[in-house]
Amino acid sequence: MSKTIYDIAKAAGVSIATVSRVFNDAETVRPATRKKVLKVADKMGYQPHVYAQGLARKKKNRIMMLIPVMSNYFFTEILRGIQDCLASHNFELNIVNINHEEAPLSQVENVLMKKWAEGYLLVSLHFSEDELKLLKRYKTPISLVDDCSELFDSVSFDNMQGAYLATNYLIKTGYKKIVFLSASAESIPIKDRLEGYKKALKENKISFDEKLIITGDSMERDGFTEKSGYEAMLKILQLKPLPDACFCTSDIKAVGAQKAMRETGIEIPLISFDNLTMAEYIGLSTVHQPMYTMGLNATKKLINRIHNKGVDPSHEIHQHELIIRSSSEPVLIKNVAL
Amino acid sequence: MSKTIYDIAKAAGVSIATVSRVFNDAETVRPATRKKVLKVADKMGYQPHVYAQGLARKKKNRIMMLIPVMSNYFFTEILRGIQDCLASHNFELNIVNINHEEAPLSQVENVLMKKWAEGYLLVSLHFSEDELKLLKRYKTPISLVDDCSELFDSVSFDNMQGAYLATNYLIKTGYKKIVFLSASAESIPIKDRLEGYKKALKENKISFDEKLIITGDSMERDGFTEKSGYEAMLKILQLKPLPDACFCTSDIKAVGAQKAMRETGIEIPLISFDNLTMAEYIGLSTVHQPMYTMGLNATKKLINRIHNKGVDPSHEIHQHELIIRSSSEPVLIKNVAL
DNA sequence: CTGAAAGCGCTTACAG
DNA sequence: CTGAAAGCGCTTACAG
Repeated sequence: MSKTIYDIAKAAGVSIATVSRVFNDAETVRPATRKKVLKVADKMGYQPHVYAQGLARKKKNRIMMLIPVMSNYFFTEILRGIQDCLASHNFELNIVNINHEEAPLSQVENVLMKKWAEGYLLVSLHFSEDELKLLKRYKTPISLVDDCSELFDSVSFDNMQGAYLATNYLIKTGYKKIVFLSASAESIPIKDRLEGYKKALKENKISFDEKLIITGDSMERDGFTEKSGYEAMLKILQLKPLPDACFCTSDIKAVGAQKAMRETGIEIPLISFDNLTMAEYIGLSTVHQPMYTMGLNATKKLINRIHNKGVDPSHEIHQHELIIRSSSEPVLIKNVAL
Repeated sequence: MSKTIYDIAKAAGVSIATVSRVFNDAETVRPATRKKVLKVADKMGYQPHVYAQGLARKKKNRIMMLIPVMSNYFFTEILRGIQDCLASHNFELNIVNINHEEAPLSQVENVLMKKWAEGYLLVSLHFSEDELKLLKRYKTPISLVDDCSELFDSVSFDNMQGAYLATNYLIKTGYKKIVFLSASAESIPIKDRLEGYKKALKENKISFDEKLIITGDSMERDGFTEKSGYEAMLKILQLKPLPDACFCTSDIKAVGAQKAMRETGIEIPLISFDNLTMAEYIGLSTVHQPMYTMGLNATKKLINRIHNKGVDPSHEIHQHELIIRSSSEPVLIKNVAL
């Protein structure tokens, strides 16, 4: 059916080695020979078989991105960063989806085992050190994006710091009773953000109140959904006395939370987390995460490691930036504005 | 380094053919032999090399999804559908990103040429019939998602009908001067939706007015961005006389448009297109697109074709469903509600 | 600058 | 039920 290197070699009157050299433009092939081969190959519509290539040389010029659906909302930005980095190197990208609900670790192991790629980008996959140690056994280059460990190159956020910033801002604005609109308590980012929230309270001598940690009932995607935010805010607005303000653990949850406020007609100032593109348009005060840069830098690290396996893992932790828009304004002002 | 079938064969005291059979559990291997091989393989951490497998058998049990970044907002839903379908079949999925800005056709051709997969899902890639004919030459199973052609299996929406529904609803509600908040005029979905808009006008004996087609200046992602929607609505609200209502060509654009309305304090009823999850939470009246079902059904068709290449292409065109929420309510009522 | 040949790690008729 | 061997389509020392 489809042409092989033998067909081209025969048609061009050279050996298969020469055809191979033309396509890998590695060693020097005489310009005339090269031209002839290229012409024939083009006419016959020849394209090297990637599987055969991968088997014969022992590299595949391919990196793989493993990502849980959960982090979909970051996806584009991270992907843009990765692709911009890859564009200048000779690598192709494959994306594999990790189902967050069923044993993500073994799914990752399954991918690594198959040796599809020369390097792997693990995005928003939060494994314990013990689990990561298991992955280390595959002795393959891995870069962590949105997660951090001593064991691998990583580019992450300081979730704790981000939550601290937001909470502290609310306190400094004058609010005392600040509710923490949470997601799954098992989620690593949630744990870190809760830390930051507590730290801000402590620094400002406000005692921590367990009852101000509120979660929605929906736990799909670890609770990082509009629905879960909506449910949680409904609960919050029934609290007596009403909290002064809300730190909401994601923009997407804030979208749900805002619906709850609109429906009940009760509003409290809110700061959320992520700064999705849309946040600007719905006036969300939020903690910015530089997804694009993270994707870019993690890929750089990965490619470095592919070319130079020996070096120690390096880490990059981005500090968050607080972006204040209308959602955190005092309710009084909001009402006047309307 | 890593174990091959030879290592396992030697350690288990069998031939490589037997090991291969155990892993493909095709022909009957004696249970005792199988058990022995499996035990050894497990202990040695053996995993077949996918490239070698792909080369040796002539199939790869792999399908590939080609998608432009542009359609990011549909991504999760479509992907869910695809994965739910794939789960029951023995196929793996790869995702390849098509850069919408630079010669998408040749990017697709590059992928097809490499014969990475047994079938390809082309999502939201709108090629002309002539271009598709070029793809036909690769003689490989292809399913079109969110696009339609006689040449390939396809699952698409009736964009025309959707726009008609929305526009007609606005007219029946009593609005006459309805603005069409557009995106890139080159975009196929935009062309179809404009058709539907015109059809509704015509049926209701309202003359079409070129000046009511408004586009933002940002043309990134063909203008399907919050920013572009914001810019367009700003222009719309300066129109004299002010239009009665707006048909907005996407939810994400509507997010931007709503910001413009909030900022200027001028509001007009609006219906958009897509029904992203978030639409429910920001009260968007919109035309629902069943992304999940489309992903699922397109994948089914693709797998059918892989197993049975001869059959004629089949097509599925989903009708849209209009979902009415608050954004299309008369402004008077909205103001009262506040 | 170019060719012959071995090898990459598997699968699969063909025998037995 | 199992093995020997050819073949999948390429790359890459090794010669020349």
